[in-house]
Amino acid sequence: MAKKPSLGRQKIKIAKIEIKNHLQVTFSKRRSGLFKKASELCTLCGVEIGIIVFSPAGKVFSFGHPNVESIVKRFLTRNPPPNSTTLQLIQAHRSASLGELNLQLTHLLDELESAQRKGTTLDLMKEANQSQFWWESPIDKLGLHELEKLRDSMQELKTNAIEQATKVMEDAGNHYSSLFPTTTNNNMMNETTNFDIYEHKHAPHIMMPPSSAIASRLQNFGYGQLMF
Amino acid sequence: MAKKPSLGRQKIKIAKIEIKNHLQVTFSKRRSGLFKKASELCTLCGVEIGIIVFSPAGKVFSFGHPNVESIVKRFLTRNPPPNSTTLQLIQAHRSASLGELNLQLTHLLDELESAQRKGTTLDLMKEANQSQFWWESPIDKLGLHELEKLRDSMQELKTNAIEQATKVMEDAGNHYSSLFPTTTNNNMMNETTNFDIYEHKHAPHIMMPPSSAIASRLQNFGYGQLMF
DNA sequence: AACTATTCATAAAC
DNA sequence: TGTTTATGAATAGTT
Repeated sequence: MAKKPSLGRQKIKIAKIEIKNHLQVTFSKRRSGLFKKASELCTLCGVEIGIIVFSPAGKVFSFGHPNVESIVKRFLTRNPPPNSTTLQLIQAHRSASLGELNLQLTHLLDELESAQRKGTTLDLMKEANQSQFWWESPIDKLGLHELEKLRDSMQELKTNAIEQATKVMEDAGNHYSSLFPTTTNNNMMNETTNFDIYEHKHAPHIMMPPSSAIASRLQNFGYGQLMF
Repeated sequence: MAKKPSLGRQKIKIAKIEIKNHLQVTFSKRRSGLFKKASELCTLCGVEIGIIVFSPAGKVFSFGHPNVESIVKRFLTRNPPPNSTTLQLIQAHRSASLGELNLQLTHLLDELESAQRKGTTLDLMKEANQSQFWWESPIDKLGLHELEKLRDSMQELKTNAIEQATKVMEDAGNHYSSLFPTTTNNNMMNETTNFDIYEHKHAPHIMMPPSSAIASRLQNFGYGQLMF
Protein backbone atom coordinates (compact mmCIF):
# COMPACT_ATOMS: atom_id res chain seq x y z
CA MET A 1 0.00 0.00 0.00
CA ALA A 2 1.13 3.47 -0.67
CA LYS A 3 1.94 4.79 2.71
CA LYS A 4 2.60 8.38 3.49
CA PRO A 5 4.06 8.46 6.95
CA SER A 6 5.48 11.91 6.67
CA LEU A 7 6.93 14.25 4.17
CA GLY A 8 9.67 15.01 6.60
CA ARG A 9 11.07 18.44 6.96
CA GLN A 10 10.15 20.71 4.14
CA LYS A 11 12.05 23.67 2.92
CA ILE A 12 10.47 26.93 3.90
CA LYS A 13 10.89 30.49 2.89
CA ILE A 14 12.31 32.78 5.52
CA ALA A 15 9.39 35.16 5.63
CA LYS A 16 6.84 35.98 8.23
CA ILE A 17 4.58 33.04 8.91
CA GLU A 18 1.00 34.09 8.51
CA ILE A 19 -0.78 31.06 9.87
CA LYS A 20 -1.19 31.88 13.51
CA ASN A 21 -1.04 28.37 14.80
CA HIS A 22 1.88 27.48 12.66
CA LEU A 23 3.72 30.54 13.81
CA GLN A 24 3.24 29.64 17.43
CA VAL A 25 4.64 26.18 16.90
CA THR A 26 7.58 27.41 14.93
CA PHE A 27 8.33 30.10 17.45
CA SER A 28 8.35 27.63 20.26
CA LYS A 29 10.54 25.13 18.48
CA ARG A 30 13.01 27.55 17.08
CA ARG A 31 13.27 29.48 20.27
CA SER A 32 14.33 26.42 22.17
CA GLY A 33 16.61 25.51 19.32
CA LEU A 34 18.22 28.92 19.51
CA PHE A 35 18.68 28.68 23.24
CA LYS A 36 20.16 25.25 22.88
CA LYS A 37 22.64 26.50 20.35
CA ALA A 38 23.56 29.30 22.65
CA SER A 39 23.99 26.89 25.49
CA GLU A 40 26.29 24.71 23.46
CA LEU A 41 28.32 27.67 22.37
CA CYS A 42 28.74 28.69 25.98
CA THR A 43 29.98 25.30 26.96
CA LEU A 44 32.15 24.63 23.96
CA CYS A 45 33.90 27.95 23.89
CA GLY A 46 33.57 29.14 27.44
CA VAL A 47 31.86 32.34 26.48
CA GLU A 48 29.09 34.31 28.09
CA ILE A 49 25.87 34.85 26.24
CA GLY A 50 22.67 36.66 26.91
CA ILE A 51 19.58 36.41 24.78
CA ILE A 52 16.35 38.33 25.14
CA VAL A 53 13.31 37.53 23.06
CA PHE A 54 10.07 39.43 22.96
CA SER A 55 7.28 37.40 21.50
CA PRO A 56 4.61 39.11 19.44
CA ALA A 57 2.28 38.62 22.35
CA GLY A 58 4.61 40.61 24.54
CA LYS A 59 6.06 37.79 26.55
CA VAL A 60 9.69 37.84 27.43
CA PHE A 61 11.94 34.86 27.04
CA SER A 62 15.51 35.01 28.05
CA PHE A 63 18.61 32.92 28.07
CA GLY A 64 21.70 33.81 29.99
CA HIS A 65 24.99 32.34 30.90
CA PRO A 66 25.60 32.78 33.69
CA ASN A 67 22.50 34.96 33.70
CA VAL A 68 20.97 37.61 31.53
CA GLU A 69 21.28 40.48 33.92
CA SER A 70 25.01 40.17 34.36
CA ILE A 71 25.45 40.01 30.62
CA VAL A 72 23.28 43.03 30.07
CA LYS A 73 24.97 44.96 32.77
CA ARG A 74 28.37 44.07 31.46
CA PHE A 75 27.24 45.06 28.03
CA LEU A 76 26.05 48.40 29.27
CA THR A 77 28.91 49.18 31.55
CA ARG A 78 31.65 47.26 29.80
CA ASN A 79 32.08 45.34 32.99
CA PRO A 80 35.69 44.18 33.08
CA PRO A 81 36.04 41.06 35.22
CA PRO A 82 33.71 38.11 34.94
CA ASN A 83 31.43 37.41 37.81
CA SER A 84 33.48 35.55 40.34
CA THR A 85 31.40 35.39 43.45
CA THR A 86 28.34 34.04 41.77
CA LEU A 87 30.27 31.50 39.83
CA GLN A 88 31.96 30.24 42.94
CA LEU A 89 28.63 29.89 44.60
CA ILE A 90 27.24 27.97 41.70
CA GLN A 91 30.31 25.84 41.53
CA ALA A 92 29.85 24.94 45.13
CA HIS A 93 26.25 24.08 44.60
CA ARG A 94 26.87 22.07 41.53
CA SER A 95 28.19 19.16 43.47
CA ALA A 96 25.65 19.38 46.17
CA SER A 97 23.84 16.25 47.19
CA LEU A 98 20.27 15.99 48.13
CA GLY A 99 21.24 15.90 51.74
CA GLU A 100 22.67 19.36 51.36
CA LEU A 101 19.45 20.79 50.13
CA ASN A 102 18.47 21.50 53.64
CA LEU A 103 21.66 23.39 54.26
CA GLN A 104 21.24 25.41 51.13
CA LEU A 105 17.71 26.24 51.97
CA THR A 106 18.67 27.34 55.41
CA HIS A 107 21.25 29.60 53.93
CA LEU A 108 18.79 30.96 51.44
CA LEU A 109 16.34 31.60 54.20
CA ASP A 110 18.92 33.66 55.96
CA GLU A 111 19.44 35.73 52.90
CA LEU A 112 15.75 36.15 52.46
CA GLU A 113 15.43 37.21 56.02
CA SER A 114 17.91 39.96 55.54
CA ALA A 115 16.23 40.93 52.33
CA GLN A 116 13.01 41.17 54.20
CA ARG A 117 14.55 43.31 56.82
CA LYS A 118 15.78 45.57 54.12
CA GLY A 119 12.30 45.72 52.71
CA THR A 120 10.87 46.61 56.05
CA THR A 121 13.33 49.39 56.45
CA LEU A 122 12.46 50.73 53.09
CA ASP A 123 8.80 50.54 53.81
CA LEU A 124 9.26 52.50 56.98
CA MET A 125 11.19 55.10 55.16
CA LYS A 126 8.41 55.43 52.68
CA GLU A 127 5.89 55.86 55.42
CA ALA A 128 8.11 58.51 56.86
CA ASN A 129 7.17 60.42 53.78
CA GLN A 130 10.50 60.35 52.14
CA SER A 131 10.34 61.84 48.73
CA GLN A 132 13.12 59.67 47.52
CA PHE A 133 12.46 56.24 46.23
CA TRP A 134 13.75 53.12 47.79
CA TRP A 135 16.73 52.80 45.58
CA GLU A 136 17.90 56.04 47.00
CA SER A 137 18.25 54.33 50.30
CA PRO A 138 20.46 51.65 51.74
CA ILE A 139 20.06 49.36 48.80
CA ASP A 140 23.16 49.29 46.73
CA LYS A 141 25.35 46.82 44.99
CA LEU A 142 25.36 44.62 48.00
CA GLY A 143 21.64 44.22 47.71
CA LEU A 144 21.98 43.40 44.09
CA HIS A 145 24.66 40.93 44.78
CA GLU A 146 22.64 39.21 47.40
CA LEU A 147 19.74 38.96 45.08
CA GLU A 148 21.91 37.57 42.37
CA LYS A 149 23.33 34.97 44.63
CA LEU A 150 19.96 34.12 45.93
CA ARG A 151 18.58 33.70 42.52
CA ASP A 152 21.43 31.63 41.26
CA SER A 153 21.20 29.50 44.32
CA MET A 154 17.55 29.00 43.72
CA GLN A 155 18.20 28.07 40.17
CA GLU A 156 20.75 25.56 41.16
CA LEU A 157 18.58 24.28 43.91
CA LYS A 158 15.77 23.73 41.55
CA THR A 159 17.99 21.97 39.13
CA ASN A 160 19.34 19.71 41.77
CA ALA A 161 15.93 18.93 43.10
CA ILE A 162 14.62 18.02 39.72
CA GLU A 163 17.67 16.01 38.90
CA GLN A 164 17.35 14.11 42.07
CA ALA A 165 13.71 13.53 41.59
CA THR A 166 14.13 12.34 38.07
CA LYS A 167 16.98 10.06 38.86
CA VAL A 168 15.40 8.59 41.89
CA MET A 169 12.13 7.93 40.22
CA GLU A 170 13.81 6.44 37.22
CA ASP A 171 15.71 4.14 39.47
CA ALA A 172 12.55 3.15 41.17
CA GLY A 173 11.05 2.34 37.80
CA ASN A 174 8.16 4.66 38.31
CA HIS A 175 6.42 6.47 35.60
CA TYR A 176 6.80 9.94 36.91
CA SER A 177 5.93 12.11 33.98
CA SER A 178 2.46 12.85 35.24
CA LEU A 179 3.91 14.12 38.45
CA PHE A 180 5.44 17.10 36.80
CA PRO A 181 3.06 19.88 36.00
CA THR A 182 5.77 21.65 34.14
CA THR A 183 8.00 20.29 31.46
CA THR A 184 11.35 19.02 32.48
CA ASN A 185 14.23 18.46 30.12
CA ASN A 186 17.46 17.28 31.54
CA ASN A 187 19.49 17.26 28.44
CA MET A 188 20.06 20.58 26.89
CA MET A 189 21.28 23.17 29.30
CA ASN A 190 24.61 23.69 30.88
CA GLU A 191 25.22 23.79 34.51
CA THR A 192 25.50 27.47 35.20
CA THR A 193 23.14 28.57 32.56
CA ASN A 194 19.97 30.40 33.22
CA PHE A 195 17.16 29.51 30.98
CA ASP A 196 14.30 31.61 32.09
CA ILE A 197 10.95 32.24 30.74
CA TYR A 198 9.44 35.27 32.24
CA GLU A 199 5.86 35.92 31.56
CA HIS A 200 4.95 39.47 30.92
CA LYS A 201 1.78 40.45 32.68
CA HIS A 202 -0.22 43.58 32.91
CA ALA A 203 0.00 44.66 36.49
CA PRO A 204 1.83 47.94 36.37
CA HIS A 205 1.57 48.70 39.99
CA ILE A 206 4.81 47.27 41.32
CA MET A 207 7.60 49.61 40.38
CA MET A 208 6.14 51.26 37.42
CA PRO A 209 6.47 55.01 37.57
CA PRO A 210 4.37 57.15 35.30
CA SER A 211 5.44 57.04 31.72
CA SER A 212 6.53 60.61 31.89
CA ALA A 213 8.83 59.75 34.71
CA ILE A 214 10.23 56.88 32.79
CA ALA A 215 10.75 59.12 29.86
CA SER A 216 12.75 61.57 31.85
CA ARG A 217 14.68 58.82 33.41
CA LEU A 218 15.56 57.37 30.10
CA GLN A 219 16.70 60.71 28.89
CA ASN A 220 19.23 60.56 31.62
CA PHE A 221 20.36 57.39 30.02
CA GLY A 222 20.78 59.04 26.74
CA TYR A 223 17.67 57.54 25.21
CA GLY A 224 16.03 60.88 24.73
CA GLN A 225 13.13 60.76 22.38
CA LEU A 226 14.28 57.46 21.12
CA MET A 227 11.85 55.59 23.30
CA PHE A 228 8.81 57.65 23.98
CA MET B 1 43.91 4.71 -3.75
CA ALA B 2 41.75 4.90 -0.79
CA LYS B 3 40.24 8.31 -0.99
CA LYS B 4 39.54 10.25 2.10
CA PRO B 5 37.86 13.45 1.01
CA SER B 6 36.48 14.04 4.44
CA LEU B 7 35.22 12.23 7.45
CA GLY B 8 32.34 14.58 7.38
CA ARG B 9 30.89 16.03 10.46
CA GLN B 10 31.83 14.12 13.53
CA LYS B 11 29.90 13.95 16.71
CA ILE B 12 31.43 15.95 19.47
CA LYS B 13 30.93 16.15 23.16
CA ILE B 14 29.51 19.41 24.39
CA ALA B 15 32.39 20.30 26.63
CA LYS B 16 34.94 23.05 26.69
CA ILE B 17 37.21 22.85 23.70
CA GLU B 18 40.77 22.91 24.85
CA ILE B 19 42.61 23.32 21.60
CA LYS B 20 42.71 27.07 21.23
CA ASN B 21 42.84 27.13 17.51
CA HIS B 22 39.99 24.73 17.23
CA LEU B 23 38.02 26.70 19.74
CA GLN B 24 38.45 29.87 17.80
CA VAL B 25 37.16 28.27 14.63
CA THR B 26 34.21 26.69 16.35
CA PHE B 27 33.36 29.91 18.11
CA SER B 28 33.35 31.79 14.88
CA LYS B 29 31.28 29.24 13.03
CA ARG B 30 28.74 28.66 15.73
CA ARG B 31 28.41 32.31 16.57
CA SER B 32 27.40 33.13 13.05
CA GLY B 33 25.14 30.12 13.05
CA LEU B 34 23.48 31.37 16.21
CA PHE B 35 22.97 34.83 14.79
CA LYS B 36 21.56 33.39 11.64
CA LYS B 37 19.08 31.33 13.61
CA ALA B 38 18.09 34.41 15.55
CA SER B 39 17.66 36.35 12.37
CA GLU B 40 15.43 33.68 10.90
CA LEU B 41 13.36 33.55 14.04
CA CYS B 42 12.88 37.29 13.88
CA THR B 43 11.68 37.15 10.33
CA LEU B 44 9.58 34.03 10.61
CA CYS B 45 7.77 34.94 13.79
CA GLY B 46 7.96 38.69 13.85
CA VAL B 47 9.66 38.82 17.21
CA GLU B 48 12.36 41.03 18.60
CA ILE B 49 15.61 39.50 19.71
CA GLY B 50 18.77 40.75 21.27
CA ILE B 51 21.90 38.67 21.71
CA ILE B 52 25.07 39.61 23.48
CA VAL B 53 28.17 37.46 23.36
CA PHE B 54 31.37 37.94 25.25
CA SER B 55 34.18 36.01 23.68
CA PRO B 56 36.88 34.47 25.84
CA ALA B 57 39.13 37.25 24.63
CA GLY B 58 36.71 39.74 26.05
CA LYS B 59 35.41 40.90 22.75
CA VAL B 60 31.76 41.68 22.36
CA PHE B 61 29.56 40.46 19.60
CA SER B 62 25.97 41.38 19.41
CA PHE B 63 22.91 40.76 17.38
CA GLY B 64 19.79 42.83 17.60
CA HIS B 65 16.50 43.20 15.90
CA PRO B 66 15.73 45.93 15.58
CA ASN B 67 18.74 46.73 17.77
CA VAL B 68 20.23 45.51 20.99
CA GLU B 69 19.71 48.68 22.97
CA SER B 70 15.97 48.81 22.60
CA ILE B 71 15.71 45.17 23.54
CA VAL B 72 17.82 45.66 26.62
CA LYS B 73 15.89 48.70 27.62
CA ARG B 74 12.61 46.90 27.33
CA PHE B 75 14.01 44.06 29.30
CA LEU B 76 15.19 46.24 32.14
CA THR B 77 12.09 48.37 32.36
CA ARG B 78 9.69 45.50 32.02
CA ASN B 79 7.10 45.25 34.70
CA PRO B 80 7.83 42.64 37.26
CA PRO B 81 5.30 39.84 37.19
CA PRO B 82 2.63 40.06 39.84
CA ASN B 83 3.21 37.43 42.38
CA SER B 84 -0.03 37.57 44.27
CA THR B 85 -0.83 34.09 43.13
CA THR B 86 2.32 32.59 44.45
CA LEU B 87 1.34 32.34 48.04
CA GLN B 88 -2.01 30.91 47.18
CA LEU B 89 -0.37 28.41 44.99
CA ILE B 90 2.09 27.40 47.60
CA GLN B 91 -0.54 27.00 50.23
CA ALA B 92 -2.83 25.14 47.92
CA HIS B 93 -0.07 22.64 47.47
CA ARG B 94 0.86 22.33 51.06
CA SER B 95 1.37 18.62 50.68
CA ALA B 96 3.66 19.20 47.81
CA SER B 97 4.83 16.46 45.56
CA LEU B 98 8.12 16.67 43.81
CA GLY B 99 6.47 18.10 40.75
CA GLU B 100 4.75 20.71 42.76
CA LEU B 101 8.03 21.56 44.35
CA ASN B 102 9.29 22.25 40.91
CA LEU B 103 6.37 24.51 40.19
CA GLN B 104 6.91 26.41 43.35
CA LEU B 105 10.53 26.91 42.59
CA THR B 106 9.67 28.23 39.20
CA HIS B 107 7.43 30.81 40.69
CA LEU B 108 9.96 31.76 43.28
CA LEU B 109 12.45 32.22 40.53
CA ASP B 110 10.07 34.58 38.85
CA GLU B 111 9.93 36.68 41.94
CA LEU B 112 13.63 36.65 42.35
CA GLU B 113 14.00 37.58 38.75
CA SER B 114 11.90 40.62 39.36
CA ALA B 115 13.85 41.59 42.39
CA GLN B 116 17.07 41.15 40.57
CA ARG B 117 15.86 43.17 37.68
CA LYS B 118 14.97 45.94 40.02
CA GLY B 119 18.42 45.74 41.47
CA THR B 120 20.02 45.82 38.09
CA THR B 121 18.04 48.80 37.04
CA LEU B 122 18.87 50.52 40.24
CA ASP B 123 22.49 49.79 39.90
CA LEU B 124 22.61 51.05 36.37
CA MET B 125 20.91 54.22 37.34
CA LYS B 126 23.35 54.82 40.09
CA GLU B 127 26.21 54.30 37.79
CA ALA B 128 24.62 56.75 35.46
CA ASN B 129 25.13 59.17 38.26
CA GLN B 130 21.51 59.77 38.93
CA SER B 131 21.01 61.16 42.36
CA GLN B 132 17.44 62.28 42.35
CA PHE B 133 14.08 61.46 40.96
CA TRP B 134 11.55 64.14 41.33
CA TRP B 135 8.49 62.16 40.61
CA GLU B 136 6.33 60.57 43.17
CA SER B 137 6.33 56.85 43.13
CA PRO B 138 3.05 54.99 42.85
CA ILE B 139 4.51 52.16 44.78
CA ASP B 140 2.91 50.80 47.90
CA LYS B 141 3.75 48.06 50.32
CA LEU B 142 3.96 45.55 47.58
CA GLY B 143 7.69 45.42 47.85
CA LEU B 144 7.54 44.38 51.44
CA HIS B 145 4.60 42.18 50.82
CA GLU B 146 6.38 40.37 48.10
CA LEU B 147 9.31 39.73 50.26
CA GLU B 148 7.12 38.40 53.00
CA LYS B 149 5.38 36.08 50.65
CA LEU B 150 8.65 35.01 49.23
CA ARG B 151 9.86 34.27 52.70
CA ASP B 152 6.82 32.22 53.48
CA SER B 153 7.14 30.40 50.23
CA MET B 154 10.70 29.61 50.97
CA GLN B 155 9.78 28.32 54.36
CA GLU B 156 7.23 26.07 52.81
CA LEU B 157 9.65 25.03 50.18
CA LYS B 158 12.21 24.11 52.71
CA THR B 159 9.77 21.91 54.56
CA ASN B 160 8.75 20.21 51.42
CA ALA B 161 12.28 19.71 50.28
CA ILE B 162 13.27 18.12 53.53
CA GLU B 163 10.27 15.88 53.36
CA GLN B 164 11.07 14.86 49.87
CA ALA B 165 14.67 14.34 50.64
CA THR B 166 13.90 12.07 53.53
CA LYS B 167 11.33 10.14 51.63
CA VAL B 168 13.43 9.85 48.57
CA MET B 169 16.50 8.71 50.37
CA GLU B 170 14.55 6.10 52.19
CA ASP B 171 13.11 4.83 48.97
CA ALA B 172 16.20 4.73 46.91
CA GLY B 173 19.15 4.36 49.18
CA ASN B 174 22.35 6.14 48.35
CA HIS B 175 23.21 5.03 44.88
CA TYR B 176 22.52 8.46 43.47
CA SER B 177 24.76 10.53 45.61
CA SER B 178 26.75 12.24 42.90
CA LEU B 179 24.64 13.01 39.91
CA PHE B 180 24.59 16.47 38.53
CA PRO B 181 25.27 16.26 34.85
CA THR B 182 23.18 18.93 33.28
CA THR B 183 20.55 21.40 34.15
CA THR B 184 16.96 21.88 33.41
CA ASN B 185 14.80 23.73 31.08
CA ASN B 186 11.87 25.14 32.92
CA ASN B 187 9.35 25.60 30.27
CA MET B 188 5.95 26.72 31.34
CA MET B 189 4.46 29.02 28.88
CA ASN B 190 1.24 29.09 27.07
CA GLU B 191 0.76 32.16 25.10
CA THR B 192 -2.10 33.16 22.95
CA THR B 193 -0.44 34.22 19.81
CA ASN B 194 -1.27 37.76 19.11
CA PHE B 195 -1.10 38.54 15.52
CA ASP B 196 0.07 42.06 15.38
CA ILE B 197 1.17 43.42 12.11
CA TYR B 198 4.82 43.64 12.83
CA GLU B 199 6.53 44.58 9.67
CA HIS B 200 9.80 42.80 9.41
CA LYS B 201 12.31 43.57 6.85
CA HIS B 202 15.63 41.96 6.64
CA ALA B 203 16.87 41.12 10.07
CA PRO B 204 19.93 43.25 10.53
CA HIS B 205 23.06 41.43 11.39
CA ILE B 206 24.99 43.54 13.78
CA MET B 207 28.49 42.32 14.27
CA MET B 208 30.63 45.26 15.04
CA PRO B 209 34.19 45.18 16.13
CA PRO B 210 34.17 45.11 19.91
CA SER B 211 35.60 48.46 20.79
CA SER B 212 33.53 50.47 18.43
CA ALA B 213 30.47 48.47 19.21
CA ILE B 214 30.81 49.09 22.89
CA ALA B 215 31.70 52.66 22.40
CA SER B 216 28.70 53.51 20.34
CA ARG B 217 26.43 51.65 22.66
CA LEU B 218 27.74 53.23 25.75
CA GLN B 219 27.36 56.61 24.24
CA ASN B 220 23.77 55.83 23.61
CA PHE B 221 23.39 55.14 27.26
CA GLY B 222 25.02 58.33 28.34
CA TYR B 223 28.23 56.69 29.31
CA GLY B 224 30.13 58.51 26.63
CA GLN B 225 33.10 60.18 28.19
CA LEU B 226 32.86 57.95 31.16
CA MET B 227 34.57 55.25 29.23
CA PHE B 228 36.77 56.63 26.58
C1' DA C 1 37.91 29.81 3.35
C1' DA C 2 35.94 25.83 0.72
C1' DC C 3 34.44 21.07 0.81
C1' DT C 4 31.79 16.88 2.46
C1' DA C 5 30.18 13.39 5.14
C1' DT C 6 27.54 13.37 9.16
C1' DT C 7 25.09 14.88 12.86
C1' DC C 8 21.53 17.88 14.16
C1' DA C 9 17.41 20.67 13.69
C1' DT C 10 12.91 20.90 12.47
C1' DA C 11 8.36 21.17 9.11
C1' DA C 12 4.52 18.33 8.85
C1' DA C 13 1.30 15.54 10.59
C1' DC C 14 -0.61 13.16 14.63
C1' DT D 1 2.35 20.77 23.77
C1' DG D 2 4.88 15.86 22.98
C1' DT D 3 6.10 12.37 19.44
C1' DT D 4 7.38 10.67 14.98
C1' DT D 5 9.22 10.87 10.37
C1' DA D 6 11.89 12.24 6.73
C1' DT D 7 14.29 16.00 4.89
C1' DG D 8 16.70 20.48 5.17
C1' DA D 9 20.62 22.72 7.61
C1' DA D 10 24.49 23.26 10.34
C1' DT D 11 28.96 21.97 11.08
C1' DA D 12 33.57 18.86 12.50
C1' DG D 13 37.35 17.51 10.28
C1' DT D 14 40.13 18.02 6.43
C1' DT D 15 42.40 20.43 2.46
